[in-house]
Amino acid sequence: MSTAAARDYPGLMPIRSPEHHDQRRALILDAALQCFARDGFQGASMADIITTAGVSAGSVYRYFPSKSELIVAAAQSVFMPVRHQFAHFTDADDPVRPTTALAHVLSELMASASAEGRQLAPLILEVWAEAPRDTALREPLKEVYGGIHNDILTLVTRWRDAGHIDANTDVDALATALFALMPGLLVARIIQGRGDGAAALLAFGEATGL
Amino acid sequence: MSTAAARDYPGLMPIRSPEHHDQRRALILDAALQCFARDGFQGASMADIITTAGVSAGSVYRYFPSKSELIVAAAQSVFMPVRHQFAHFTDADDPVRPTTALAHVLSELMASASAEGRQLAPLILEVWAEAPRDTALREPLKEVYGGIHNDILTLVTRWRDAGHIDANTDVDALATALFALMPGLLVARIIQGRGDGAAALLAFGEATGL
Amino acid sequence: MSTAAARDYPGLMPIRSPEHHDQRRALILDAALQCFARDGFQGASMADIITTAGVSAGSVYRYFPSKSELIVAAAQSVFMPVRHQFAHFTDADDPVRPTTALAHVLSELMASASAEGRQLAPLILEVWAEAPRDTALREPLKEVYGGIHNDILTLVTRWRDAGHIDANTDVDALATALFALMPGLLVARIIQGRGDGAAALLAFGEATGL
Amino acid sequence: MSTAAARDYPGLMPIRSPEHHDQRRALILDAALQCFARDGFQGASMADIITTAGVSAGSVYRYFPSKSELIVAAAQSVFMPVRHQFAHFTDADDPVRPTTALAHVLSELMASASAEGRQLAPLILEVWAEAPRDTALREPLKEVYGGIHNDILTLVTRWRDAGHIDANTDVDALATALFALMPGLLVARIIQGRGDGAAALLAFGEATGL
DNA sequence: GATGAATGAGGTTTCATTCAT
DNA sequence: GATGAATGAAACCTCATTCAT
Repeated sequence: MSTAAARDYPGLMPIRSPEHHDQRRALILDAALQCFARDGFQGASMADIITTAGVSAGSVYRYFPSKSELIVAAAQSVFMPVRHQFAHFTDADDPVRPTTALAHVLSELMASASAEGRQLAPLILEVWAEAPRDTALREPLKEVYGGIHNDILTLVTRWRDAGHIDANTDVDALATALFALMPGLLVARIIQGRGDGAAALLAFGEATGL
Repeated sequence: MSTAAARDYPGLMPIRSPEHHDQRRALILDAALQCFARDGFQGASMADIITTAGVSAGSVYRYFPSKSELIVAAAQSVFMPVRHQFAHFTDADDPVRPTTALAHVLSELMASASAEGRQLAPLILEVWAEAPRDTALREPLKEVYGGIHNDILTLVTRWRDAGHIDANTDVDALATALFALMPGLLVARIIQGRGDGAAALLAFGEATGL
Repeated sequence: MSTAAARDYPGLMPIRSPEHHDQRRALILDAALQCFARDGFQGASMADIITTAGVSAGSVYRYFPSKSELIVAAAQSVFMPVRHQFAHFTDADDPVRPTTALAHVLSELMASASAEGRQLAPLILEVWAEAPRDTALREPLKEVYGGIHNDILTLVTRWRDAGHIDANTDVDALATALFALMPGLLVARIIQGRGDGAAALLAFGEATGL
Repeated sequence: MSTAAARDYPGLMPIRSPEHHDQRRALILDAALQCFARDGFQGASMADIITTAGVSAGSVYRYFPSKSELIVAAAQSVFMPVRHQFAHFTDADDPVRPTTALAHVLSELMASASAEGRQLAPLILEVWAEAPRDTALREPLKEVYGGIHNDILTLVTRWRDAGHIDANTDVDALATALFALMPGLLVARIIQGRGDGAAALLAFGEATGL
């Protein structure tokens, strides 16, 4: 079989090159992301993914030894980028209004999840649902979320130190709550169709001084 | 067959009474809740549920015509009670500090999800993940969440009218953000093991005046 | 439950009387005939029959010890009457034109199979299909068909003795062929929708002198 | 697994060749024919067929997407060949005695149905019984039977035009009756064990001039 | 006699995975 | 490296039958 998806990767490069390997892996992972987002980790069958990728069953298993590992790879490609979105704000030295930072990150994430006609946002819900059952998902996810919490904590601490909020504030609890806004607004968007979480974040920042 | 689970419902009730019917349905639904919470909607097999309930396959299908409908019933029994938790606060006339109300509701939910040795909290993650694919889940969920949003909006409006926050505040955005805290804190607890969301809520209320 | 079907048999008579027993049995058998004709012996479920009859599962099993016996009873009620249709012609002493007799019988059968809005004709196809596998069906059916063959043989012999056909004719082969016309025309009617087998029979008699 | 049945098809053929595909399909269809003939379309389980064919469940579903389609394929392989048997006689220009043609066709069909130790004749009874419920069976069957009717009509018309029967004969009714003889004689053979339908046909031809 | 809740074996079909080509 | 035919365990669900009420 030779589908449109496969033809997008025309094999112009030697079949043994690392580039070819990476391209093929990306092709399969991309197909998996689409299928998982549409049907869930359990609901998507390997056959779906194989067909979507336009490759053979054997190929998929050459790049990913099992469905579980494909799930892990797909999940990581969803939640790993989130962390990098915060680097921009914590690397800078100027204190940034935390809600503004969160609003930017949220917008970026929403945009990239909907890029190229794909609807990957529901995938994060899949990841949350699967994580409690799957250590290979839970541990890296926990680590990433721990890192994000620290990033937000840094933002809040700087904001406090800059004098925008009371010096006695429990910054850790505040970071926890601010972090919680992001999954919460994602749920609101996906389940309720409540449009722009970023707008709510900004209004919220106005009202609370955060 | 007569398993331990079945013996917990000793059949003291005539087999034709409505009470017997309700008991049996509850027995099966309870088994389903446990299995779904542990293995996910797709991951739990009907055989698991049947064994856990200690009944026959035929019995399950007498009370629930398909796995889909069992999923819907299980999901509803998870998210329907949430709504009622807010009644206590919106029925009262005195203005209540919104974060306090949320903290109470969150505590209640966490407690009831962990009652009797069961760990049902992850089920809500399943519901979120499944809802985008399943209209029978999405529609009632959306309605319940819409109702909760209104409840929170009522709390926030009263709080504003009582003069605790600025009169020009965008209360709808505030309600959206406050609502978002609850799913977010649930995720933080389940994924990160971050203990008490209620504590963060209260600290957050202190810091923001909400 | 109390369906329309059940209400047609209002139980005005004592519940232990033989009439009550026969009525109840007939009610169930009638429901079975409809279900079998529509869905086949294997395709119709006992639940279908129970619902159609408007009685309980236990009742059906009081009157028919198993589905097999219900099938046998239904089959017999289909093919037993055929035999009696021939009595009219073989009892009479005058020679009858065989094709005329067959046409009359065929018309009667078609009419009774379609009486009261029921379409029972396909049931005979079920009986043929099931007979090779079910001795309880095959033996009585074989006997009835043997009897009919003899009836037709009698008709043909009288017709020959009356001088309408050649004296040296192989009457047994002729009887076999004439008998064959009836299942054949039934098949033509049910499968091809070819209307009136009786008309073809009469035209055929005209052409062949039979 | 490697059963006797599987070893009869020794896989000398590359596993990817069209011949291999056809062989495998034929192996499965052949097993299905045996099981359906023995137990009926509903009575034969997929497990029976799988075991008889000596393949895995998955293999059957690679070649036939469902039991229904396997039934259709089995049915067609039973009634499609009948049509071709008539070509020999209608292609020739010489008028043929219709009963002789029918006798030849009947003999051929009986012989091929009993070839290689298989008893497939009862399958046609299954097809008749199933056709009223299954459009995928009824429509092609109706078409084939319509074609056969036309073939017989051609034979009869030629026979009339050759002066062997009266010029005013209703040839369509005659064709209907002659066609009916074939299903009828098949029923007589299967149900009553009445041996050679061909002999009855020939004697019948002698007696009637057809 | 009548009821219908309960049973559990067995039905059809899917699916992750392997391995000869 | 790539392919896709084959596997068989396990999934969901049905159904004839029983028996306490």
